[in-house]
Amino acid sequence: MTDTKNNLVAIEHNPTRCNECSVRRLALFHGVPEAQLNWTQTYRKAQFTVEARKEVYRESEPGEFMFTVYHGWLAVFKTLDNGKRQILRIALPGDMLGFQSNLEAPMTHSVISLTDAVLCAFPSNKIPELLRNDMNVARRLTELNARDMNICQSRLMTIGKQSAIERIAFFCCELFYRVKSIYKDEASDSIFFPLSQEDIGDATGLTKIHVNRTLRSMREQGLMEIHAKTLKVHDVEALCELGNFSPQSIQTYRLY
Amino acid sequence: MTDTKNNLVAIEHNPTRCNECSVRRLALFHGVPEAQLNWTQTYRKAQFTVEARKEVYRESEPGEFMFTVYHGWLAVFKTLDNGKRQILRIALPGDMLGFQSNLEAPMTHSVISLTDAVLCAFPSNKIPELLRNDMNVARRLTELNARDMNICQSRLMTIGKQSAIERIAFFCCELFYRVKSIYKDEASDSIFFPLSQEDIGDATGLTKIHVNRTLRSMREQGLMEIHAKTLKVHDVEALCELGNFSPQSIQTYRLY
DNA sequence: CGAGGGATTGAGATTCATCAATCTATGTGG
DNA sequence: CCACATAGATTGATGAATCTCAATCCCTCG
Repeated sequence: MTDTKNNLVAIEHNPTRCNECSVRRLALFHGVPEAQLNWTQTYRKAQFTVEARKEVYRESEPGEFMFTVYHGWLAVFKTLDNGKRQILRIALPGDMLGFQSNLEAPMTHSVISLTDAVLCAFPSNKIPELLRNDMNVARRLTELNARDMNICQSRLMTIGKQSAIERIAFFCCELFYRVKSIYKDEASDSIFFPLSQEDIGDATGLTKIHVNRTLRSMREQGLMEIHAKTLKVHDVEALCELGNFSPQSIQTYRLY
Repeated sequence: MTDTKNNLVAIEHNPTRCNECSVRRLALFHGVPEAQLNWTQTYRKAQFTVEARKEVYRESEPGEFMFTVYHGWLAVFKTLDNGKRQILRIALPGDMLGFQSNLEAPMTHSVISLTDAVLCAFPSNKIPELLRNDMNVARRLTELNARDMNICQSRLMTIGKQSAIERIAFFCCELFYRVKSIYKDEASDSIFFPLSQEDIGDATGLTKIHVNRTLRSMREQGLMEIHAKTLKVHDVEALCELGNFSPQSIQTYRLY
């Protein structure tokens, strides 16, 4: 099975079962009792692979699926008429894609993969039924959305009121802590970081040229550096301080 | 009953009953069957009045209440260490205040009233119980959040990638359509608009001086004008086009 | 009628965008 | 294994958008 644009390729042989999913604690089925998982899994139509830098879906297309990220990095963005792109968030393992206020309306945003990725796909038209029939999933969806809302509001703050270096500090802190929390790797000062300078600009509301100059300045100040798809943070405290970032803002919490 | 800062004053005499609430179709109890309303209303601790330009609650304080706006305009914002303020959203009748990812953590944002306002208050520590016990309320909360997320993402786009005039156009379109949808007043080209130019700047990531100049330009172009707390839109289509605003983005939709 | 907060305007500084060119790393085909 | 192609990174020069500082004006309200 393949989607129309041939970017999503279904894994036919042994897709990951929900009850042995390594990112379940982060994802939509966190909180679903083990005994229920076989049932909730029936809502998953397929597990797809997608290569790096491919479109997953596009703004204003009808929304066929809601996805959970099983593996990889993706960028969620909107495009203006003049071609400018604003990255709304970076999706990492456990994150949802394709959920929106009106599930029947065209998508309000686009998604591309930043790395090779694996996505679990749930048909959008089955989501209401799933949420009605499993309160744990409905609650978890609300929890994930509340977390994303928190991040989105912080990003509004950073883009609205902070300087270039502060915005980049905030953005890199967010990803640094999110990646560390996913991979439970508290020790290292480096993370894999597949974004180009242009991507960083699209996320922070800056041009790639200005991102380049700002990154150089941050490197020279001994704050952090990005090289060979690796983000190395030399002074985490200073970076958080500069970007006005607080690590607890990226957590999800039990709501009810 | 009065809160510690004396800004919120409880209405002792005949507070509005949920079953006769004129904004219920917009608010948290939309979708709750009539027969249930007396029960859900028990979660409302009080109905408060607050004068214009008073603080309702402040970032980093413990969150005592979640509120529903019954009447009035309020501004939800974050403050940076340097004193800069970013307005995250304007709350209008039917909107929620004080819901966040971690209900037990300190508030992640502040709220002030822009006009005299009336708020229905639900103790934060009772929210989990309310959501567990009434699926309609839990669903509605998710719907309202999904709508707010949609708006927040659009605002991220506008602040990240649009010019001053485009941002102001977007912001005013959003409020223009939201107010019209609340008051079901499709005909008039004017709405009540209590924000100062500084408020508009804090919402759009601009200084009040630049807002002033941009508003003058918009007035001269015959797009819109703000005067005496009134926003008059002369060319709605052009304004939406300029701001990249689509009216359906402010709607809530039944999720499940 | 006076006080005070917002609105308005001007002048100059700063940040960031734009345009243009070069450099570097990586992968590809011969 | 090398020449080449390509995408991203880097740097420079210039200009535009927006900010900052400062002064004045104009409502509104007591």
